[in-house]
Amino acid sequence: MDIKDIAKLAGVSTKTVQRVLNDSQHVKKETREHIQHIMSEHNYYPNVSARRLAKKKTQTLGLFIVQDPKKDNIYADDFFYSSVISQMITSAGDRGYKMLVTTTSVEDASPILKLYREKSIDAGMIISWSDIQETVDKILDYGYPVGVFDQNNLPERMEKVPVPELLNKESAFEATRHLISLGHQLIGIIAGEATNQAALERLEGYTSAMARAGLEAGPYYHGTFVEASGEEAVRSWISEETLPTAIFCSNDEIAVGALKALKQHDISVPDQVSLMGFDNIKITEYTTPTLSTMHVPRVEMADHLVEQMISQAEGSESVKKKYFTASLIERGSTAGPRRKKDSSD
Amino acid sequence: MDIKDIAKLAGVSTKTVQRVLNDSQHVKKETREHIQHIMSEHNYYPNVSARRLAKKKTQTLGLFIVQDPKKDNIYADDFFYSSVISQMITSAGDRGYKMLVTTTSVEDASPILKLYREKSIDAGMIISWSDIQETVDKILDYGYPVGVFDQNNLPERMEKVPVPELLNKESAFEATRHLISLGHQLIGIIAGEATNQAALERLEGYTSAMARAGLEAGPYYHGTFVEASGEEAVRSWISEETLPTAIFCSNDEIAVGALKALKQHDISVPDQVSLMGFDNIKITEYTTPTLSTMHVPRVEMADHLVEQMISQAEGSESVKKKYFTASLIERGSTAGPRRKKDSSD
DNA sequence: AACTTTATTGAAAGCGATAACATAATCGGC
DNA sequence: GCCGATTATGTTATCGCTTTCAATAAAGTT
Repeated sequence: MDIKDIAKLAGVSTKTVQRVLNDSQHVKKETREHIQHIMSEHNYYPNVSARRLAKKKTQTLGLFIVQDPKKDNIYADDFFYSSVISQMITSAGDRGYKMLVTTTSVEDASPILKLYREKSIDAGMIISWSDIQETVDKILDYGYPVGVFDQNNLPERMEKVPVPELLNKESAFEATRHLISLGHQLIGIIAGEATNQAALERLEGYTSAMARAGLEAGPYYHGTFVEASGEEAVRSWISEETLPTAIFCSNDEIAVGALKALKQHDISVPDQVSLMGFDNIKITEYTTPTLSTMHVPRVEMADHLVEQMISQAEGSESVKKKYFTASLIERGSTAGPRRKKDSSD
Repeated sequence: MDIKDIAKLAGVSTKTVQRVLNDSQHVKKETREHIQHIMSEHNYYPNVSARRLAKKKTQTLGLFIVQDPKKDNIYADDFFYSSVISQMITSAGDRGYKMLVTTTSVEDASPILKLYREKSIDAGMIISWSDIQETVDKILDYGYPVGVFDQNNLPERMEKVPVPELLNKESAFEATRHLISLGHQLIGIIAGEATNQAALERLEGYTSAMARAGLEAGPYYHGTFVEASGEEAVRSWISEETLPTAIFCSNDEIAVGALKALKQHDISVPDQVSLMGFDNIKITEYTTPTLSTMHVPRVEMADHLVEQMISQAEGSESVKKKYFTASLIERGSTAGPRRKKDSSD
């Protein structure tokens, strides 16, 4: 049952049938209705492959989830990106686009390029924990549209690559300001990797908030965005006896690690130490105490990226930059300094 | 740059080029290499849409994530299914299949059927929290291959629909046995919805383990697979003074709820009450104490389903049933009864 | 009523692969 | 050195939709 059959049955040309399919003008109302009737009666659906071939458009976006060699699973147990991914799929669907999802490794960009070249997708988006500048460059060299959802910024050729941007500095400022407003004076920070732009910006935000409040910067720990860093930071501060009364953790995983280490040393959160996270991943609601954090509007960011990619797929050249800000979520891990005195110090 | 251009450049017919593309026999080594050389030099990739049209196969699977009307997000923050989904994508990719992922509502099956009818996919899989018998039936009526990943069993026409099955009864037996072996005698169960086959089977497993050990069944709470049920169960038992020394929670979410309620009443886990979950979702590692649970091999189950669907897509009619068993994971929420006596009773 | 417009419809040539069928070249075996 | 059996290669129709260009019908103008 193809378009010709329908045309024959309706006593019109295929062109006319095609006109009603594409909901276009220039078809008499009666003709349209007649054809529509026949189509639904015979349960006709146009063949997508044929249409794609003729139109040279796929109405499909590619989503490339880059496997981090250091993690064994992909986004499976990642609390941040899973909601991003699900939103992207929904956003694309809402706009009439299909989403082809693939998992790939960082080293080999060829499976990604293949999808573009064999015309399986009109545009693609990369979600990654690692540096993918090289892959992005290759895609751009071929002239295909690509966007990135990543918290590590891509410094080069950004003007062509949509990347929803979080105002890390402003958001970290706000997080720190919250701790300050609770009355803390000695506030430390556990920062993420120095190669990561977001980590640096969050550090800046902290620094400027402290400066603005006339406070001296507290102890600083240079770690990475993982639990272990939080644990290490706390342990080293305890052994050096420089543990502050409040800690701004550059992301929630670090905060979870810090919380673990504090518990092990029987230091109460938030009574003795307040903990502030960043990202608002799901587990922050399950720890004891629950973690105060900065909510990153990742759903909105994902939606915006999809929108950008579709408009590029449809020919637009411009990239509309949009900036997002994280919002404060107060939970159980932050309070004023030294509410109780259970132990020494 | 299409197959004709390559053929012309290589001085052969398109058929010959097509032969080397499809890696087929009957091509002289020199010819093959010559053609391959030209292809890579000109960066040629066969157009997938054209191939699909001609072959009438898409080499693509559909993944339908059915939105639960009761939950606001899709699989985003679902700890169980996110790893299933990611594994499915990877498994399909490993077998040379693409994965088209869509989110849909339960009420309207038409977007799913559309994908089949317009020939966007060869086979599909449904992930759902709700009952989807109707949708599955419709798909089967049209004769398309469909598989399901769901913990609610589908009683009808199962012989045609691959569904990786967990041996719930056996696994629940094992969970209960674990509590018994720790020395507990008074063991309660918080069960999931009675309409859910998995919930019933887990209940059976519990019952038979108790019987086998010569123990009387403990208090029973009929709830649903959500945190709130765990909380309610514990509260009602406390007020009735029937709180057992160990509780088998039919899934981890219930266990998390139970843990919350116990904490609120200052009842120590596992010192006063042991808690056993089921599923092994990620948060079980983040609660205090961490939750003992039964690990459901969902990654293996997902892989098996994908394998089944691909073989159906390629013409196989038979459904190979495979059964999976959950395995015990001991964490911090289970211990022998009454190790300490902190409070009364 | 003759003449523009404008709205509807159609014929046929692609789009870029696949595949059935036919044909030419090569290779042993005796 | 001839013949059947393989092995290589080519011709061409087809998959089902889109699209350019042209043609016809209906409606509006003065």
